Amino acid sequence: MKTSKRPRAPLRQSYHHGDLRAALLAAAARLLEKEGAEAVSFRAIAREVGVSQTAPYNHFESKEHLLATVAEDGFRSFVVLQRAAARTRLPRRRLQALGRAYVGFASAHPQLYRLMFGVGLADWKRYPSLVEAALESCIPVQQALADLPSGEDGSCWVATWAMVHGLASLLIDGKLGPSDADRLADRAVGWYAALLFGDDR
Amino acid sequence: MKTSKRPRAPLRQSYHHGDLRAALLAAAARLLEKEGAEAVSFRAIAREVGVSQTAPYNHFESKEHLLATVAEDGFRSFVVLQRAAARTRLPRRRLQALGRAYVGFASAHPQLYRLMFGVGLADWKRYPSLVEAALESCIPVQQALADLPSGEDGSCWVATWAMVHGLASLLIDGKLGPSDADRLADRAVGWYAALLFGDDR
DNA sequence: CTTATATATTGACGTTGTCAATATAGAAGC
DNA sequence: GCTTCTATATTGACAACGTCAATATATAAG
Repeated sequence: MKTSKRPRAPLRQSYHHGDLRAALLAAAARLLEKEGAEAVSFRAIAREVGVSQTAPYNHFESKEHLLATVAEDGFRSFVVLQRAAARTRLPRRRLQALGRAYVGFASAHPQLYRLMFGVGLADWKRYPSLVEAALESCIPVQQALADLPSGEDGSCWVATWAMVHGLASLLIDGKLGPSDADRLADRAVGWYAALLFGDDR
Repeated sequence: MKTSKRPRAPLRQSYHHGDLRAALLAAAARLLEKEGAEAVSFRAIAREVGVSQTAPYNHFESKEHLLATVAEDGFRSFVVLQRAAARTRLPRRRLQALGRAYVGFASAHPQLYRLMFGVGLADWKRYPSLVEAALESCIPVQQALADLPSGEDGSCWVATWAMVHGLASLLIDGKLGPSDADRLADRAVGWYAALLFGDDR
């Protein structure tokens, strides 16, 4: 019988390779961030781990499925950062902290961010756990906006998300100039936060 | 000689196409918008035009060069729309019109917009005419912001561009819900424009 | 031990971007 | 007219890609 310690574990994860599934995800994430999105091929991932080109098909039905899982893991670590930033006391600083955490995550993991928030996954709606993780990661910002003195409606949330997402995208896509990008971005976030509160500085 | 053989009847009468370069650009733009970015292959473009797979290499040194030219053409038609919107009299309405034209262009040509403002071109700086066209397309918004009563600095321009670009990206990448996307976007732009002017509604 | 099953490999197919060599058409020079 | 030159187009090939089918193997179950 199986060990009662593991409540689930209907699938033994240790076999030829040991834990190929986790190794594939780690290799994919590493390749994605280091070599760029174009270099992430199913075969390259398998090569990196040291298995044959079709071994991953025992764990992921397609390349997109693997990438969707990488993105899902990305959301899970992203939401941790967002929750940490949301613990800031003052509402204004809280929103600033959330924005900085958002842009900071994108700057730290540009390829992963693109995979999560871009069009890397053609039909990401086919992966429910990915959708769930993505929606969950939006909660802190939505909550912070709802806590504002002047309760805003949905358009405020959309505008805020658009502002931060656009800033992150422009930054990591190299559209904002070489050196002063971060400084400018920080000022833009601050300026926007000030706008939200109606006062300046 | 070859008359007896005739291995393969060419799809057109003359050996030389005439204006292959323009035909390739048109086919690429059509394929891009209709079939999606993933379906745009060098060979598919050639197939669409009716030439062999390597014929395009006489006009574009690589697939990326062709796509960069498509993007450049995109900027040239985009800037026309921006200039038209910039002719709006009242500064506030002018900024709104620019924002609507921006988001409208992205909604009308999502794949082209992604190619222009996203990471479709890995090293777009290698194509000077593309860079020039891209920079030129930013002038109307920058001008409109400079004409605001409260002259803002660079961070305001960045924040504005980020807001509009983020909105467009979220829209065309399907992150904003199915139906009410456009309405929400319009309200967000208006809300943002109101913020810029310090008055509401 | 035998069997069953989950996992991994080999080999193949059609696709892609791109290169090298070759063929053709139309213009320039005689 | 003919020849030659050059721009353009074609064929064929190569490695790499995603994915499928058939096969092998190592552990778990009986």
